[in-house]
Amino acid sequence: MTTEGTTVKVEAAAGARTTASSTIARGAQRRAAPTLRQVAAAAGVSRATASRVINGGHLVSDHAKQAVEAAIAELGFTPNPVARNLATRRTGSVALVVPEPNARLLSDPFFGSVINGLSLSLEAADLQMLLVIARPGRSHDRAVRYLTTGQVDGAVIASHHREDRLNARLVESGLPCVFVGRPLDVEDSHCVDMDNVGGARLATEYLIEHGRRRIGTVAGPQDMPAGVDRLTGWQEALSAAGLSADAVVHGDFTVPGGAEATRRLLAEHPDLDGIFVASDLMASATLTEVAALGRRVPDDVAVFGFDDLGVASTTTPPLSTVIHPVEAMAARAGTMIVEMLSGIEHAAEPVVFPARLALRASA
Amino acid sequence: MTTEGTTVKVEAAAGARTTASSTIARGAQRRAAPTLRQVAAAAGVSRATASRVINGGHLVSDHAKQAVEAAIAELGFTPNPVARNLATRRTGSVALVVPEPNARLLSDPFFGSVINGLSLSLEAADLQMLLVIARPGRSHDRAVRYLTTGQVDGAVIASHHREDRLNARLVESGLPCVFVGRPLDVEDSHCVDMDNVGGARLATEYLIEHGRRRIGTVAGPQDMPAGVDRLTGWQEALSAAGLSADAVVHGDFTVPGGAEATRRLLAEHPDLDGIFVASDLMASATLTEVAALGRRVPDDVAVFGFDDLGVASTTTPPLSTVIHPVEAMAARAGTMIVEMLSGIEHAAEPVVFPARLALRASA
DNA sequence: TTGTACGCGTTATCAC
DNA sequence: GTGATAACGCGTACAA
Repeated sequence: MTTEGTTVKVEAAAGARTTASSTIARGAQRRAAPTLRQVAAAAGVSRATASRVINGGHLVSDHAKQAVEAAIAELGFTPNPVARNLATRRTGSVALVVPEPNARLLSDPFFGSVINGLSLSLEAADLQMLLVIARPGRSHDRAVRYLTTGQVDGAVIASHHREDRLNARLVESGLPCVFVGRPLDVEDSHCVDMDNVGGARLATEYLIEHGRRRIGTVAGPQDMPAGVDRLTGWQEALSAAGLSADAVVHGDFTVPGGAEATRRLLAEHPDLDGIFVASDLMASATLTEVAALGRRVPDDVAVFGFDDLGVASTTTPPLSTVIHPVEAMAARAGTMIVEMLSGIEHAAEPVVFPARLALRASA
Repeated sequence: MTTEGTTVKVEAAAGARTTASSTIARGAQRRAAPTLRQVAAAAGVSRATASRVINGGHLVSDHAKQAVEAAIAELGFTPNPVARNLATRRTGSVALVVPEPNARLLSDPFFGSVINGLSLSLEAADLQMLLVIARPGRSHDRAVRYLTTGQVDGAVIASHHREDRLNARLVESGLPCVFVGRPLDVEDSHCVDMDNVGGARLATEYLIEHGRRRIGTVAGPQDMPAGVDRLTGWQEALSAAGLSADAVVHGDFTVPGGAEATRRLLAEHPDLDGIFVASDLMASATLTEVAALGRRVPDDVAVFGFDDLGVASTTTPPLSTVIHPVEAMAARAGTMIVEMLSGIEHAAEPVVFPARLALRASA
């Protein structure tokens, strides 16, 4: 064990510092930003006082306050967030983590809504939103390192499947985390979700009430909670009505996947008069496939979608669908993380948004 | 002017530090991460030596090196990036700035490709990509502050229109910036673009060579360089062929906008036998509108799009289009910023990718 | 109300 | 090779 010894440190006034050798030739000439020390010197006060003025201005005389503010304006001073972060351990930024092979980012309206909703509540709290994409592999590890080493105050995770323990690793690190959509691999997580089971049940019940008797489903991937829950709701409604729930195929929540799944479903069960599709993206493909078989929607086959994030209203015919209030959910996730950062204790139990239907022409 | 005086500072060894009062009750209990000092103490060396081991391990004896590495492993030490950032003025992260009303993020494949391309080259340089969305307003200012205060090493900006001086402000701050697509409001910027004029000319020439004589265009917004250039190319080709270039309408690069623009175009110029559309998103709407009028593509009207970012191959009929090599461009922008960060001097002149056609069934 | 002194965790520059 | 120590720029007990 080594004791490093004793050092004598002299704090010099700003003007006295010899910064002669600071001709660093690295890229663009960014002239050194003014520091708090320079502000203090210019205002004729100590750094502590200058600092107080910046952080609220309490406990400071009007005289000193004005002197400091003048100096700040004159020098064009901006606090260095990195130094401030080191001292306070807060960054003023929150990450939106999207653990997806990023091809999906472009095609799925889900993420757009998450971004919209989250920025809403983060902006209100004056927090910077940082979108971090974590694909499996190196990108994944670097993202975890970035997120768990104090570069952000918290994270909102728009995850769906178990991503080689990304979710768990983030939570275990102690980083304040909120999930949009219930994660599969984290136990007591703070999350905001919608009632997927209830939504699917509602949609299926609607089909039943309107005379459909042979109702199939294009379900989602069963490694995603939404996929599981929406299938469950469909089954519950059918069994409650004493109808058979044997017409099931699985898609992957994409348009081509939905098309392929729908073809399988209709080939195996040509007698269907109603289809509940677990996402609008897939349902839009279902509409196309049904039409390609010369059958009419909704007259011959009623189609019910899920999500209502934009596509549903642009299909022909427009899709009846279950509303997935993603933007509101993300906004709630935002306020939730803001509260957590404010030290408000939060029970780690899901916030669940109720399901509602948007009725259009397809069912 | 105040001299702050003289302070005497004693550096104690790691073990001797009294951290008794560090029971901060803020949110989740994140146990303090081990510091370099603890590693050094555990390894029986100075911080300087421990630091050397971490940063390359040069100029260190094997003995010391192994001791430090053992200590690191045992304590689970991870360097604090914030402290490192403060000392080195480098963060290891690069921002992808998207100055858009974020509704577009979800519908435009352009951004997905930018993300893909950029992460490619940033990952290769082990840099963390941070997506920053800067909408006009408060979000805008906060983003500028975030980007210009040392929280990122550089920025790649996927901008299109003049965004109340966002581009200029970033460049003026001295932050290394690379633009994907030539910016309108910055003079000598580092940017990577494609030959939009040439692409539009190529497409129009193709239509002419294949017998079209009345060729209109659905142009893009004229406050965007791509919109301007693609219109120019169309005009150039027509005037070179001695054909009239009077059938022009303007869309906004979205599907509904393209539909509306196409309707106007066809209403004003019912005699068109060819249409050059400045983006595939709009062109897909053009296909629909032409079909709605009972005219056949390409027999009655040939349609040529621009971008080839996914939609073109899924329309009916598939679109002939100009290839916009966005992913390659973004990758190049990435290597460019990496080089700038490495201190390699870069002439601030545009890198321009040549235009190529993707021929399908619509023309 | 103000200033002093110390701490945040690293890197970098020196002497040895 | 190695260790002491001065930055990096700021927040904040504590004492006055």
